[in-house]
Amino acid sequence: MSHDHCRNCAAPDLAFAAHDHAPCASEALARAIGILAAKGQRLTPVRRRTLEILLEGHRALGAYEVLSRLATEGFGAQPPVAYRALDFLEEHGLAHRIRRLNAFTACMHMGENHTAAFLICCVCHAISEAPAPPARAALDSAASAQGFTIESATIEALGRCPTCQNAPQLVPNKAAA
Amino acid sequence: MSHDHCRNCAAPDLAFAAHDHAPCASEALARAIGILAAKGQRLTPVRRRTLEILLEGHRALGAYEVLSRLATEGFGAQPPVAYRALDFLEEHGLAHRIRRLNAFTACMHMGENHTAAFLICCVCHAISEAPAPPARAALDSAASAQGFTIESATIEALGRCPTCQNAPQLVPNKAAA
DNA sequence: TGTATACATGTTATATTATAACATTTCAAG
DNA sequence: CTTGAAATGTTATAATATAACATGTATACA
Ligand SMILES: [Zn+2]
Ligand SMILES: [Zn+2]
Ligand SMILES: [Zn+2]
Ligand SMILES: [Zn+2]
Repeated sequence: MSHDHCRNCAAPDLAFAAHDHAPCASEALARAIGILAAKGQRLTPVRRRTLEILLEGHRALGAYEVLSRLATEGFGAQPPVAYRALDFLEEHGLAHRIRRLNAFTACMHMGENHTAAFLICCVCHAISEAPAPPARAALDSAASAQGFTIESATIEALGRCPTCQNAPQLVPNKAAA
Repeated sequence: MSHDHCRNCAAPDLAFAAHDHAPCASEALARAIGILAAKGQRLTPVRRRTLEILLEGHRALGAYEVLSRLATEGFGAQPPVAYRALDFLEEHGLAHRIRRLNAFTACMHMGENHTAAFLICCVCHAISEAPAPPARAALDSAASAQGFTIESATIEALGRCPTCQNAPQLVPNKAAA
């Protein structure tokens, strides 16, 4: 199955472009279901709902933000409920942890087994998962020059997305669909 | 003044090679003094001692680890004492925050105004500050393809350093000089 | 179908990391 | 000196994350 059956995915990444995000989310959920089924892993109600919550927008959510959503929907209200679901999603490549934000975001390239590179807008807080292979290759090369073997890489950039280039300054947390 | 008057600095980075680390530390301290003087900033006793503590080895220390060292030496014993000193050092390019570890490490290229890339050994916890420009350039290129402007980048790799390539597995925290 | 087993969820409690707010001291200018 | 800015110290609390254990649920297979 091609990744491109969702027209929104034709562009390299349009997290920063206004678009109908529903297809992004529903396609990602379908892919997640397939990926987990193939691995014999279960997408239980908490896990599924957690993924849906992350898929609501091109942004990152803190574990406690996810937790409070889950809690109001009848799931457990204690931190491990959210952390376990988030850790599971990350472990299976369906979500990523954003270290700069102590937060989590849905993966936009599920099933592609990749190093992720994130562009995080410090004004509107939108997040884009950018093509990481070139940066990862450069990092691998720097590492092997020192005899170092990379097992996992964190690549995150903070800056301004196209629509916030001229924004005056930082703004409190706000969703970006 | 050349960065190479310390023979340890001739190699691109030898955090992972056994070496006499004293010159690394004393040269770095001297450079820090010069850099701050040039900016009219003060290297007060807490700040200086904090930097010296970070310079003791090629590794990262948590804020509370630094704090307990400071406290036993007669400085304040409350978190802001350590965080303020660490934030100051980072702000002036003398230290870096390692996001993967929630920890701090002395900068190995002070005064060079750089994006840093870190190689973090998950076995012995040694940290090397690798040449980041190629990876940073790749990231800049991915960003500009989306109209995104990078203000700061985090590049960190977890893996195995040369001497831990065949180590059986993870090991508790241990200093690496 | 039953039951054993692994997996998943829920809860309590606590650990770890980080900052807000304010009082006090120290420093450098004028 | 005086004075304002910077630095330090303290109390208190916020935000993030995990350990440990009790309970429930879904499979596998006898
Ligand atoms: Zn979208
Ligand atoms: Zn991804
Ligand atoms: Zn050294
Ligand atoms: Zn550096």
